[in-house]
Amino acid sequence: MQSHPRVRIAPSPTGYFHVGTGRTALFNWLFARRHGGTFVLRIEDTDTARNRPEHVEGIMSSLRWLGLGWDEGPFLQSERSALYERAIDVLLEAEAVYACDCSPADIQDRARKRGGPPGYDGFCRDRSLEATSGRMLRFKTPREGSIGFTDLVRGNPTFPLAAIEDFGVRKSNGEPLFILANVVDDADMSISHVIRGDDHTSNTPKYALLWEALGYGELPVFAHLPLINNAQGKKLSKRRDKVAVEDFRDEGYLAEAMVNYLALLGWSPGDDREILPLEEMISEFDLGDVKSSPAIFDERKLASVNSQYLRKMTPEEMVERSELWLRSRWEPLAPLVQERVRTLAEVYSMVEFLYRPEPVIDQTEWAKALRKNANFALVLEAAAETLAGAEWDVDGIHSALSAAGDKAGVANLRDSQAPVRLSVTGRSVGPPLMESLVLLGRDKTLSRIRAGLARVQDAPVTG
RNA sequence: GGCCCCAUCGUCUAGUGGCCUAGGACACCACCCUCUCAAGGUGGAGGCACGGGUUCGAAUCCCGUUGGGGCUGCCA
Repeated sequence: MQSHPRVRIAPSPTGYFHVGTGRTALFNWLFARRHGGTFVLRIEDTDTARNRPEHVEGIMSSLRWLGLGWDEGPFLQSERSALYERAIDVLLEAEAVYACDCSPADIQDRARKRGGPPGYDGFCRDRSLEATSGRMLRFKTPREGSIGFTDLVRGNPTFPLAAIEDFGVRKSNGEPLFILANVVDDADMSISHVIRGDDHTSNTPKYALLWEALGYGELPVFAHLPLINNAQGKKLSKRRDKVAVEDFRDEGYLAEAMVNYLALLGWSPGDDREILPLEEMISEFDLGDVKSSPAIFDERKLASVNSQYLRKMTPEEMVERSELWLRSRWEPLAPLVQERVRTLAEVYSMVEFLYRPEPVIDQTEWAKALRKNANFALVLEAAAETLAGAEWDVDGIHSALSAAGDKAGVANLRDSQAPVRLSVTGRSVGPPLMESLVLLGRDKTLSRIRAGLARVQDAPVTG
């Protein structure tokens, strides 16, 4: 191993920071620290249709929260297109790639007709199409032979080339595809060890092919980390599972506990120690000790680790850390709250809904609102629907609520707000609703609205 | 379908041919401590997926089976 390895974390800005990405970042960071290496942050935002610049800030803040500082970057792939274009020229020149004008539908049709496996069949490989805009570029994968690479955790896998189709390297709109930008950047940034999730193992032969075609010389060393799965054994997904590290932060987990727990997923110091100070992790971390079988994310264990960190604090630290957290929860609402209170004691009732798992419903106000508003349930129903698809900011929620009011036949926004406010905060008064909901989050808002709905249906007020 | 990978208590793991009657942690159960609850202590239940080899000896090595996962996108 060279003396000063260079590693990178290369997330794509998708709107949240996946715990799996966090674990990958941690292992990269640990490896770099252990060996006096350099940890590079690179944002893989080549898909302009999908990525948003503001999400880059989210990635950085999660990384900072975890304490995983980077030495270089962030480098944005969206700002490095010249590099990829140059690489494309090299590939074109060497005739390692060719233009293709097949639509996804064409490819699918042909696959179905020949009854074979899905995927690209090399239709344009020998058509010598000109590489004009509007045509994607594919790599001419050798039809026979095999290709392998060094992998510190999985041994040295070898892949038969025949199973690898002619994969795309550039989109028809001229944007580079992930695999191309990934390889070019790793070479440009002199990455020596590619430490990433196991979901990339199958991409690595393509990586190696491109690397070679571009004449980059010796391949980096790889380390494909076992995936982190949910309780069903499937890869953690945003839809089904809680996967965003910012969610754990918001729920009161400590960064150091999170890091400690994540380190234990796929790695262990080789004995029975589980609560490990960062320094010990750094001095003992070894990619060779990383397991190759996937792990299941167990929040109960995380909570247990967290509680151990909590108990170890001095009372002063405990107060300090709790206050920081308590404060961060309602801070964004502060300007709105201060206009509505006469004493500090009143602050509590204004923000309490943010801290409770479920709101405490003010019975009197609830009954009153129900009596006054014949469309109470209709509003809730409509709101649950429109809010589910709303952009989660003040404007988005505002229009969703208006739309809900229209649907429920309620004339003005104020009347359609009451049922929602009562269901979500339990009270009829409080800080402005949109801002409150933004802070509470979509999931909790929706589940509280549904609970409110159930409440109306269970006990309708008669008079 | 094709290619690749994985397989120790429910979960995270220790184990790299004899130290294994398989160790620890979370969760679970019981008891102790105790003004409640935690914490702590003690004990308990619970695992090498299966079948063949190799070997004096296999959780550990090999093969097969089964099960699971990943990839197979003009996403990353």
